[in-house]
Amino acid sequence: SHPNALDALSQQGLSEKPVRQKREAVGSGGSGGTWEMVSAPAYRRYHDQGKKKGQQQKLRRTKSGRRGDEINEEENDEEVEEEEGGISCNERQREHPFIVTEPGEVARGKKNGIDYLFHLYQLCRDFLIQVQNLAKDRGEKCPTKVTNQVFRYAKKAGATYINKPKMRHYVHCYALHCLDEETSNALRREFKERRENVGAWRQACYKPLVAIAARQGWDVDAIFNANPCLSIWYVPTKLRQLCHAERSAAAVASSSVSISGSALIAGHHLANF
Amino acid sequence: SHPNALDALSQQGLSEKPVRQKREAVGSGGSGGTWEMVSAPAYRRYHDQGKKKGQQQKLRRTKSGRRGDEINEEENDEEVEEEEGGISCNERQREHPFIVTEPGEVARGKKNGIDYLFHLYQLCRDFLIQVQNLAKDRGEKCPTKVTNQVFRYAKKAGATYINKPKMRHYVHCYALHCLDEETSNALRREFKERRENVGAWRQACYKPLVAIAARQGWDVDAIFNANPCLSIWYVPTKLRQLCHAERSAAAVASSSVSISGSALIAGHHLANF
DNA sequence: AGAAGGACCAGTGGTCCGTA
DNA sequence: AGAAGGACCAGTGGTCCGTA
Repeated sequence: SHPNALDALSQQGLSEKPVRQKREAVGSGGSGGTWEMVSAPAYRRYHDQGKKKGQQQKLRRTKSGRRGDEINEEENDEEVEEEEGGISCNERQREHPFIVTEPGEVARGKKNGIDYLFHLYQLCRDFLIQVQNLAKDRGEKCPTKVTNQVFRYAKKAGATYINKPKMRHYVHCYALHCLDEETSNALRREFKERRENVGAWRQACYKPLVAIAARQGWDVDAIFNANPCLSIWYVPTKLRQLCHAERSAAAVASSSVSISGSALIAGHHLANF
Repeated sequence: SHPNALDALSQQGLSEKPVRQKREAVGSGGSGGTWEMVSAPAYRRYHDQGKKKGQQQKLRRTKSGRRGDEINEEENDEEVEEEEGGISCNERQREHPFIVTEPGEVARGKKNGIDYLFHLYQLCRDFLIQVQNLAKDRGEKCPTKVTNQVFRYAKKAGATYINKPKMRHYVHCYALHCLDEETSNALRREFKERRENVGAWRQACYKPLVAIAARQGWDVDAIFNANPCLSIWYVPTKLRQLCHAERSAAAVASSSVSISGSALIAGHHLANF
């Protein structure tokens, strides 16, 4: 009941393998390092099985490639669009929507699970590291966070399923996973059982995070920075705001306690968040 | 021969006092904490001598004030433009140009000295700290560097003599001052004696910095970050490039040494920078 | 209805170049 | 000529909203 934590790389049309990832056994449930060769839908695969074809990294690139100094510069070798299976696809399909899965569970049907979501954050970290190494080699300034540059790099490297709005949208869910995996797992199980949608689960992830922040002096930035997987992500605005609001409420409450002697208000604030 | 290190706050038209600075005895030569009440040209002073007038911080503001949430929000009290001395001035005068002064020396005539220049970096640090405190209070994201926001804040606080192009222009000079004051002082004396202009002195500041970087593994970013006064400034592009170029040259040279056994090439590179 | 992501936008880092 | 700084510009962080 707890196999390798897998999900479909749901790119329907084509599913490139994330390339040149230094695997690390971080994150979701089971044994690390298996996402690349995952149950990819059999439609079509990027054909570098040979593993050494030229650069081992023949990558797809968006034709728009504006500022293409990132990957390798041979802008010419367009090895795109040979029919092979059925469904030809230049028209990029969207990723399958996420559903709330419990740890280790593979999403059925045209869905993606939460382990896969969290895996994407690991991929971004790997891409960031590559961008950092490039920058260091070239003596350029070196990003410490997942910036636009990193997203651009990821896209050029073929990871078209990574994009900024998505990653930013779920950062705090990943944060909970990094900071308190127990709680994160419990929440997933609970919301799966209740058959809640992803949006509801996502919303619910804020509360335990605020509680963690409360315990650690309300400094979300410090909390993020202290965790190597999290430190590369910007603290989401909404999480920051929630922590601020709750801290203020707590301050008011505790001062009214110390003035009036009544603990009721404080209790109210803490309970009703 | 080594009095308090002073310079004219050279705003000809009006010279506001930098306000609410937590003085710290950092930086240039003599006793800290004297810049505010400095030999300000007697033309006109901002009249809050009373020290407690309302907020103790009635500040001039550029009329353009676009996004005015920074200082205090009473956008209305325009206490500008009453004639008093002679030279009325809405037309902002430029700052007097810098000349190369030795440590502790006050610039004569319509000039500013290098101690004053370095003092401006301290002021920026103070403004940054204020902006940071504001951000923390409000639960907003907190800048770690002197950003546009800080320059805007400084301007609104009346420090019209602080501006981004100027501060960025001389960052590496300040860096040398912070990292090796001995060398910095010696360079100033040398260039003063040679009657070089500021531009020449500024150029000359790069070389000893690159030498410092060489000694410390070429990581300029780490060097900046390790110094509390420097860590708030972006590493100047040109300094980064010089370090990179020199590191590459050194690498080539040393490898050619280890291959050919000749130390001449290495000697050449190091000497000719 | 719920969700993925292209694309927009205000404000950034960086510095050029018209100005004094 | 040498220098100060207004103002511009490419690319950023942030996220909305037209799309599927």
